[in-house]
Amino acid sequence: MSLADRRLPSSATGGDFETRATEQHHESLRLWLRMLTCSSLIETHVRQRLQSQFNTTLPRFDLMAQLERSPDGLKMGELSRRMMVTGGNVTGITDMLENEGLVARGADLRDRRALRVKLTREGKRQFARMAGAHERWVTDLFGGLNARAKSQLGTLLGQLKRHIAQRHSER
Amino acid sequence: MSLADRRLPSSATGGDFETRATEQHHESLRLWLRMLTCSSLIETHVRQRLQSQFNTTLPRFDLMAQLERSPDGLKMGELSRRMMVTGGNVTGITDMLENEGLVARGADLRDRRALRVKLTREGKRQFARMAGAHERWVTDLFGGLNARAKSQLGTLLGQLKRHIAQRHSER
DNA sequence: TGTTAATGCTTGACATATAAAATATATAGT
DNA sequence: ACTATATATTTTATATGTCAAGCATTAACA
Repeated sequence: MSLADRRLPSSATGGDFETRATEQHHESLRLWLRMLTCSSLIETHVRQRLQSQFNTTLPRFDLMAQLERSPDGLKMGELSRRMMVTGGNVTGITDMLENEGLVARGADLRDRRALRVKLTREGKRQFARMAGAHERWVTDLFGGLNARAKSQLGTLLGQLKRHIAQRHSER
Repeated sequence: MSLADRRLPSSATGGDFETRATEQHHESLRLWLRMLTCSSLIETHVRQRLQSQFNTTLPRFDLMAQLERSPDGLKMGELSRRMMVTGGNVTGITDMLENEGLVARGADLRDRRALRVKLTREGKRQFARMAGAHERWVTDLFGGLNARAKSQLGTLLGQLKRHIAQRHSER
């Protein structure tokens, strides 16, 4: 969360990154703030429910979600890349999940520097329970868009993502 | 940052009826992940530049941006609401900016419980330098979308935002 | 082979986040 | 006025996040 340029005039309602802007000049900025608001709202919503209903957090859920798709486990670095966070962070989250018995670190046979992290049986059980609820929450939050709108939004975000990824990697 | 459910079958590209039903079912999830990726990329990009070029951070920039628009200052609670973070967090960021002489806490004349935080002269100077650069970064990142695409995206995100805000506030 | 560089992970210092408890002040209802 | 409750902020404990430094291992290559 967190962000951005508030040089745009604000609506007095508060709780919003965005505002009615007047100048054409600021269009990209306005778009960005609007997207950030949406992301933040969804993230907060999901995090609160993970906490209240499953007593867990978004990063833990995220890490487990990555592992769930990889029966052979993932290396720490892979987790880091997929979760888009730094390695040191993954170490900490993995430590906790390991203490709780939800994941396990194992040796990588090919590379003795590396570790493979896997979901334990208990971890799989717990994740399965959470995943269904999570999907319902998200589906509900996107319920304000009809099929066509969702499709359009997907296309536009895809376009944006490609451009940003390229732009970002350039430096 | 952080993320979510990657249970989407890679085989979802298939085209029969049931697969399409599943796709439909997962569409919101996919949309969410794509949006989150975009937000994360932009956020990372901006944060790195704030760090390397201005030796500051996104939350500090964000707080200053809020104040810049409010010459009379803002109460801590207002900052908290606008930045969409908890009060304790605002206390910490304000402490640092205050130590650096960029903002100042003052009494609120009407309510002795409250404080009004303002940008100092030096804070204003520093923010002005950053704001221009920030806008160029964002404009550049959104450069992959033409005017029509940007307008569409803005509309769709606006629709989404309204629905989510309502949904979210319901509980 | 032996040196050098690259890679994978952990650690440590610190900034940013939440939630919940503590403190101080305001406001409403009686 | 008196009490109860609500509001504004800080404090505390804990979880996430970054970056940079360090150790171990692997890969490249003279």
